[in-house]
Amino acid sequence: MGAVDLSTHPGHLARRLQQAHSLLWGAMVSEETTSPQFAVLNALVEKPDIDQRTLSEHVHLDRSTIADLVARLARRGLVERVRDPRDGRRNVLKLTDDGVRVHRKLVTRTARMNRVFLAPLDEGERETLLRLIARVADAAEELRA
Amino acid sequence: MGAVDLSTHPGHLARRLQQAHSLLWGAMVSEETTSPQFAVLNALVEKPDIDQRTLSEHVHLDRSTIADLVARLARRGLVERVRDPRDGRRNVLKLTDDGVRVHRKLVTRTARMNRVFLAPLDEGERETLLRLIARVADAAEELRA
DNA sequence: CAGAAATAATCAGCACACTGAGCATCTGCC
DNA sequence: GGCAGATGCTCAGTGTGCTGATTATTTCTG
Repeated sequence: MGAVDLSTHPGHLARRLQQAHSLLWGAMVSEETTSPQFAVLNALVEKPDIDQRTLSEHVHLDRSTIADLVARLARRGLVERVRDPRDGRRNVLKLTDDGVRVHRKLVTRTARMNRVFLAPLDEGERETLLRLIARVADAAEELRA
Repeated sequence: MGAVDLSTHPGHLARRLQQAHSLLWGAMVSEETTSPQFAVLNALVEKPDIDQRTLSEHVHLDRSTIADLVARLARRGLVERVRDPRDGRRNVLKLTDDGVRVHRKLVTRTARMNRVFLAPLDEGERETLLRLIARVADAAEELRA
């Protein structure tokens, strides 16, 4: 039984894709704010005053991971985390003015970065890639539930 | 400036894809041996007696990451790490019998898992997805060099 | 109203993945 | 032979991401 060709393994390719992306992100978007952090800021622009659990569903991240991540954003003053007076279990989250500013700046840069990242593909291929990944990811996340 | 639709962001999708994959991996392939670890075992089946740097190029992982990862595999007795007597800087890597056994077992299971993972796509779409990811990842890794 | 169940967050522990710094070793040039 | 640069590895530090256990709070039920 010999070795296998990893270039036909979606998991290995997904890891490489993610890795390559985060490297380019560091170079073209921000060294301080990571891509998952941007996802959180973006979710809070869309839906302010949600708790960490709701947030975690929105960005498809674990509750523990969200806690760490939000703590880092709060330390940097981009997010405000307040205990809900009506329900003492929940942390209500909100962007600060700084958080809004950072998000705004990164929106432009991520758009630029995505163009570079997907430059090897033509318009049709880009759409196909995004659609296929989403289908597989959606289905696998379903499996979990 | 409002929020952005993350489902059109390849980085976010890549992370979700990778996440979904590693979850399914834990359920269907192995809880002890992770997907990157399997990639390392597989590379050593193909090319024994290489050093960590060469290995890191093969599986597209950082030198530091490889060091950690190989240390874990060595601790579990799957890999042997010997200082090269001809070049005292290099660690020469080799699978143990246990390592070969584990690799063999996982080859079958990963094949099964990949079928489940890609089940939402038809045969043509599967090929397209893998090919497109590889093109983007290759190009981005080029950019780095 | 009291106890049980459900829910939200936190914490410890592990793996992956990077950067940047440092150390040992080897190679090439003088 | 000796020094400079290149090379391979390790280490410290940080961030992402998970599981499983614990804690606090709320809600449901008898």
